[in-house]
Amino acid sequence: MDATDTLVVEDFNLAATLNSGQVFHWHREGEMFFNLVGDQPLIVSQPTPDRLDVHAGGADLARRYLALDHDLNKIRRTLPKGDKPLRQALKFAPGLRILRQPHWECLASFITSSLKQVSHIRQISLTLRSKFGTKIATIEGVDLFSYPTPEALANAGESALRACGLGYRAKFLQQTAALIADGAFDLNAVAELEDAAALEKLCELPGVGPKIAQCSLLFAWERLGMFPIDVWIERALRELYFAKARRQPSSKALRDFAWKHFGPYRGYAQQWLFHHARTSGIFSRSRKDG
DNA sequence: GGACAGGGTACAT
DNA sequence: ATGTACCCTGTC
Repeated sequence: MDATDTLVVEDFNLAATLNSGQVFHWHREGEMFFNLVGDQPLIVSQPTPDRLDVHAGGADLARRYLALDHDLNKIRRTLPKGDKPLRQALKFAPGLRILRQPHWECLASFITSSLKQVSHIRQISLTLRSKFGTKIATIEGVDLFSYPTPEALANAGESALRACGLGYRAKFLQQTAALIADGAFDLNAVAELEDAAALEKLCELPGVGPKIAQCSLLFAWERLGMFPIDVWIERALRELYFAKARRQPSSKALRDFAWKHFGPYRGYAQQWLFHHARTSGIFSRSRKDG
């Protein structure tokens, strides 16, 4: 194992970041979080709020993947003043960052995510890795497999993917994998496009609509202005910002609101609100007066 | 035990 | 622009 690197960190919460539903394959053993970034093993722990220990994988990889270079002070200054719900969400997990994930594994994971719970997405992700990925390392007794390449998933075929519990998503994943494996769709070209064009481009893929395209752009392509709206965020926005509205805004009106209200780093606002809504139980309490 | 819903998308009106 | 089918799993 490599020598441990110790990084001084500020505004960073490792557990919240890895458990915030942007990534699904991390293992935890005590204080240690471990798995692969692409095909690189990474083992990290955060013994105190201001310290990150990188036990394997190296400081550079950790800094890049965990987006430790994002200037959260600057980002917070762009957020709307006097937005109480957002302020509360920030207080709940101020160090929740948006990762820089490898493009393909992020996109593919979100293709398998539609109408599923986070725990199930994780289960599918780990199964796909162990069946169609490459074994890279064993850490704490856990075998770590890289995310299967587009070629591997394209060749696996729809029925083999169904056997992993993907249901109707199997066809989407297989088809998208095939388009990329064939070279009919150039995933690398997406990085060169402006946000709107990149979004449109990703939506050409089977099983990829605006929600999944925006998740991928936000969590893998570092497009921090994306604002994916799922059932949780939609519910959260309605309850937090329009509870007293005489008439509930349409979904489109809600999108427009979010786009204008939260500003250029709305992706961060989305992630903080999502994490808060999902984890804090604010929506599991009585909703009698709905 | 069935019904229900879970980080949507594709396709038909 | 709105409605519905799609597959599977855990939960009540």
